[in-house]
Amino acid sequence: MKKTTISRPITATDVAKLAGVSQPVVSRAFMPDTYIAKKTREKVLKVAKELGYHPNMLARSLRTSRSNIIALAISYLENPFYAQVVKELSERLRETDRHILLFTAPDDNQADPALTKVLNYQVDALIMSGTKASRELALSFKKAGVPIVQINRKSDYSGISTVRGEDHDAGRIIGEHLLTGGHKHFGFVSGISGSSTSLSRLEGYREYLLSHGIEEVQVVYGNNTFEAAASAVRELLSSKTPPDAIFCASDYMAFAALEVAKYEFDLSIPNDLSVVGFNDVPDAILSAYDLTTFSQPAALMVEEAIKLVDELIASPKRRAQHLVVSGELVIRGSSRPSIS
Amino acid sequence: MKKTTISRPITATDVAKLAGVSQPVVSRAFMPDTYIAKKTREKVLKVAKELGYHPNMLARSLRTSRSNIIALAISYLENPFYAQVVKELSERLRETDRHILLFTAPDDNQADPALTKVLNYQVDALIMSGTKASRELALSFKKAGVPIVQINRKSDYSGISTVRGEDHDAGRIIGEHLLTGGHKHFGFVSGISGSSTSLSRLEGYREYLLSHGIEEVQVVYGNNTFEAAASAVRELLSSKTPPDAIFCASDYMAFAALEVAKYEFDLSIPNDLSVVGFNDVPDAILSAYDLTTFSQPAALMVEEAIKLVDELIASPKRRAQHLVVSGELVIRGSSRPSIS
DNA sequence: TTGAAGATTGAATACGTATTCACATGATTG
DNA sequence: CAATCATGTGAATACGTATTCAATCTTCAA
Repeated sequence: MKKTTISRPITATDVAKLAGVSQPVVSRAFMPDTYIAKKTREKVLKVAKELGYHPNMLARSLRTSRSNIIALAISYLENPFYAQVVKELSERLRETDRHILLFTAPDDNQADPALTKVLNYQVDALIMSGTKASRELALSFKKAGVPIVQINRKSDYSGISTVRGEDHDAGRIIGEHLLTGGHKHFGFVSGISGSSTSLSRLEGYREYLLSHGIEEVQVVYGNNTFEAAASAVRELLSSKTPPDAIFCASDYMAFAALEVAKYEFDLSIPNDLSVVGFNDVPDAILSAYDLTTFSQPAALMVEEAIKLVDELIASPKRRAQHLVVSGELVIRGSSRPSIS
Repeated sequence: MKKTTISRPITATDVAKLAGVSQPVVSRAFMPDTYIAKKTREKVLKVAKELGYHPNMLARSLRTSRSNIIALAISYLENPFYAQVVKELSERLRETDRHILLFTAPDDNQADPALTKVLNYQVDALIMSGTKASRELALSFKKAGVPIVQINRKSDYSGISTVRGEDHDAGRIIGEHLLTGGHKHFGFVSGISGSSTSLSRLEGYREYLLSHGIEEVQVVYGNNTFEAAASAVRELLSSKTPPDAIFCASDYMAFAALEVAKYEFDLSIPNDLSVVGFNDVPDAILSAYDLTTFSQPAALMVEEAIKLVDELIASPKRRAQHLVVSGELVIRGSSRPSIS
């Protein structure tokens, strides 16, 4: 039987000894742009490879106070949009050899209290998506000089940069699409109460409709979960004057709306009811849904967020920036076409 | 205009000075089960709170060679089953104040080459789901004494523990369900070629059918992506003798199958074609899919995986274990009921 | 041939913590 | 009351690296 011997990890000193140099030289062999003879570096790297040595990141981080770790706080992972954000972020960061320390948050307002401790990991930045920083968190990060970037959420505090879709405009555009489709009664399925994206979208939607004589928009809360959205839509459709047009703040909730409308209320889509979503997740194109939705490219938002993070890491004194990534309305079969 | 002063982080020595004790005492105040007077601990913690001090995890990890970080390598994040695995894992680990260092892998066989470097982060363990460890990875982790646990994948190498569903049995059960439903021609949509779960499921399926006189199962590869699965199903349904029963190795691919069958081939489900999936993801119950599927509880698998990880961290010499989490066939409307 | 500048290296040190060890204090026992 | 013991504390040190800084070695122009 083979014994599993757990060997002490190889250190730079081990490599140095075998290569006949000093430990600092080994260190330099692994750092770019540093004084070391080409010959020496090759020799060191060769020995390092033989021994299976890789620099201990913890020690390196302790010394440089830079960890190459980005904290990511995310919620609604069951929502494909956020799953995509995680995936894109991970892949993009890998290109620069950085990694994600993951924190899941229950919802928008409940950013994991454990996040306060994240600074102890010397993370280079914090990216949040689907959730927002608390005042306390914002302050402690500002104090530590570690940037926070929120994706798809507005910021309540100064010093936090954001990358968002054009929520307000999108709400307006969707209002226009639905109004010109000849609808009379309008509903809105919001995410969790207080979600900044939902609020902006509702604002644009409402303003447009109001300026065209529609005073009432029935608002319910789907909390970005399937179950809650389904029950919110049930409520909408059971009201005295049920809407014939529903705008849902996310595709995920729109799927729930379609499910309830079609199979519980026996409504014909889009004849009896138009449903519009938000995000244009991959599933939205499926024939089962065929969902009209406002596209919001996760990949692009992630890319911008990383650029922002890099700038802020490079010059921490720069003030917070707010980027808006534009999208477009993708009209499919779940909404009545405009009457032209 | 307020200046943003980036203050040097508070260290244990700062706290010690202000509390009138030595640095080690501060350290002890934050460690349980250690010699320190109750009175002293309280005083130190009070001062620490005032200063906003939290122990530097990197320094701690360097000293203790334990990081409280678990590496997670995952693929197919767009598949809700794996998204759920991530979420559950994150939440469970938080209970013991541990966090996830995230690595995304393209697919089963392409475990991120960057994973080799993960040992440099002194992670306490590596959990893999939807992807497998390469030989090299397995060896280096064994050498370092860091456990690897694979969720939903068989292991090719010794020393790697696994938590899996009862894939072989499930394949058999699904074969039985479809055969007693009166089907004649059988198809199978596999994940990526070489996926151990797909192979086991196919084996059980095939064995059962063979023992009941069915010799041919048409196998195609959906690679666990929606697009590839759709095109694989197109291939199946265009063959000379198209199957009237298709077993897909994941719900996600089964959704693609339904989409193609219903909207491209105009098939009536389940009259013309039965489709069975695997996992019982939340969406499977939706009326649009109403998918018959083998349930595989992600939460339970994650729980077992964490137990395994904890055992292996506690006694690293213990040999690899292999757990099987049982599931059950959930019969819904996408498959013909058995003829009794 | 001689400096002087530049290239390359190693010794020493700091990052912030946990832990060993020796010591001091008071409590407990005979 | 002396001897033991458990408890509590601080000085010193190690974890593995990156970075001064001074020292050595090359190179090349004058």
